[in-house]
Amino acid sequence: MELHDLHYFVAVAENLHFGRAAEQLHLTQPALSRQIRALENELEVQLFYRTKRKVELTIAGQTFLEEARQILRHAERAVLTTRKVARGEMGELKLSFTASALRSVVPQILRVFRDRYPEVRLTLTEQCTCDQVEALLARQIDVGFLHPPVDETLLVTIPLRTDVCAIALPEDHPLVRKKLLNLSDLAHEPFLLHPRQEGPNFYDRILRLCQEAGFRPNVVQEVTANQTRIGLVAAGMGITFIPETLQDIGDPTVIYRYLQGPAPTLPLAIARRCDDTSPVVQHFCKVVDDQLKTNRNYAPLLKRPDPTLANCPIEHYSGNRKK
Amino acid sequence: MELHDLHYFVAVAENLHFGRAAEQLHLTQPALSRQIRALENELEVQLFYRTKRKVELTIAGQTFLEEARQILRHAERAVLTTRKVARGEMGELKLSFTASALRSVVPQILRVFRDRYPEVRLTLTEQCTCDQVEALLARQIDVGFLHPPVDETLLVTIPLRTDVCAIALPEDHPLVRKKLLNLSDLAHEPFLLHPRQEGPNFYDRILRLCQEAGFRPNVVQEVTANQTRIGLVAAGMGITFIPETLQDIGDPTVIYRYLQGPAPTLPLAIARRCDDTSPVVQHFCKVVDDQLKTNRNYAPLLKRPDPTLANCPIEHYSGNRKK
DNA sequence: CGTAATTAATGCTGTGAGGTTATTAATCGG
DNA sequence: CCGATTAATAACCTCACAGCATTAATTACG
Repeated sequence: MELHDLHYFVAVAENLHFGRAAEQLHLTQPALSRQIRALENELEVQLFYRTKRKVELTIAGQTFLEEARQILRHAERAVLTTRKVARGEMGELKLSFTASALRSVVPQILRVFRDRYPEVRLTLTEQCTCDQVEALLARQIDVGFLHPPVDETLLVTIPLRTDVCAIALPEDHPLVRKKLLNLSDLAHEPFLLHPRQEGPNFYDRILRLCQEAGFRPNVVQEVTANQTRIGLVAAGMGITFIPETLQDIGDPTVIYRYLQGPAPTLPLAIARRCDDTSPVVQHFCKVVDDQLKTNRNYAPLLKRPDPTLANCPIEHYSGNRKK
Repeated sequence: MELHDLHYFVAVAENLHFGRAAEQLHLTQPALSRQIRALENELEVQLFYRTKRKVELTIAGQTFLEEARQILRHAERAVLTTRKVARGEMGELKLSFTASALRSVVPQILRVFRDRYPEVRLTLTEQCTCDQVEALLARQIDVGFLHPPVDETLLVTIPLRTDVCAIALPEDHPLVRKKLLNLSDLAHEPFLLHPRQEGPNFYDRILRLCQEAGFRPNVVQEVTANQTRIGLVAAGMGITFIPETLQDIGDPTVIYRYLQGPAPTLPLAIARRCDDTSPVVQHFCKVVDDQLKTNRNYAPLLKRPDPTLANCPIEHYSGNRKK
């Protein structure tokens, strides 16, 4: 049994007339008669009652008609789907982003991508840089918004933008009176930092800058969430660095001051496997690139949660951390 | 694209090795290579990455593999289903029965049939004889349990059994003291009869018997449901005829007395279209025939509702009645 | 009732899709 | 660098299936 047999059968079943069906199929009537006969022999089932003048479907023929139509539809659909997948217009894209990426460029990019490729199913995960690298290598995700540099020959990164960080101070802190701070001003302050294991680049950058300013920072606590760190600053537990983009979240009593001279920066990039041939990933990178060209500074700060993102379930991935 | 192409593709995709796949398919490797290439050309999609040493599925290939498997499974299933339908082991059987048939032979027959042909979906309807004849002709049902004779050349009936009817009397009725009644005893009694339009055979039989006994019965009310008529008898509204099979339903204060001499009888038969070729209907008639031979008197009276029937939705058909 | 029209089945013939065998080319392991 | 492995290519072959001509049966109609 082949698909063309099903086509033939459906044509005869719909016309109940071998001649007209044959015409429809661009075929001669004897050929069609013989094919249908052969099909019946193969199935060991009589599909038609035929007299010399009339053709009728048997009960089994009616059932087979339904099935044949379904199979043919399924086959057509399969071809179209496969073509779309090959063109990257359909499929799946698993991506991760850091908390701060989610607050800056991610929503705008996702909006454009979903608009351009509505049949690509997106799976979104919030993950720190290190976990993203692991997940990329383990093929658990395809693209990551993370903070470079990433030292992995199997991955490539494309830089997007760089955020400068400011110092977050409680409103009653004496340093608030200065407009611009020197890093040495902070020598004796208690520091709240993002955990080193989640972002060693950023952490080490700060340590290096402090060392150059002649002191070793007193890290009283390591806290992941920016919002929580801001809260602790407001509570007077210490000071911290917050990227520009995130200053509008958190506590209104916290005051931000910039550093004179070199400051900790938080570069943002997308990363993917360099051997990844997925057309979906390529399209995604293209969208990112387009956005990069269109909007030099990238999406403006978002003053409130983006409604587009409301529909994207954000899974809080708890994979294995770097030891 | 044909089904054998899908078979070939699945074999290659599962082995990721043209040689082994070809062996599995009882085919030589060059033939397979060319077929897969042709399939890719037809789909306009690359399904495999191949080097001289290695074969890998592309993303599109992975999707197509899933689809191909589904289509092949669907095709196999379709063949099996069609064969079963042709053999009458699968399909649909729409049948109707009168209320009194439901209380006698129907449950036992259905139990045997469902046991023997579990994949035949049964549709059950309670309908009076006239409606069943209409429904049979209109192809709304395939088989009916009804009360013959049926005068329709397009239908055939097979008699099953004949119930004798007894007179139902309220317990305080003077005739209760007689063990056997003569029809003439009832000359001045108020009669409750089953509506003529729903069963003219039975109705006319009673009228004829009364006429022969020298009177014309005083029909005070026509009531369909046997149970309701028994209830009205208990309430002293009149007397009625009830088939033996149904005496155990209804009111315990109602007393039954048989007639001396000819009494109204209620013959039961199955009816079907005489041109009906459905193997399912043939099997059903065979089951009925077997039961008829096994059990001369047919299923014994059922003292309580049959649990088998609990699962069969009984639709109360309200088709057009005979005018 | 006989004849023409309709329509499915049958016999014969030819062709191309798809099979085979032999060979080549590229890659990998030792 | 050589032999083993494996996919692609070339050349040839054959059978499934198409077409054409014809037959057989049924229906419609004068």
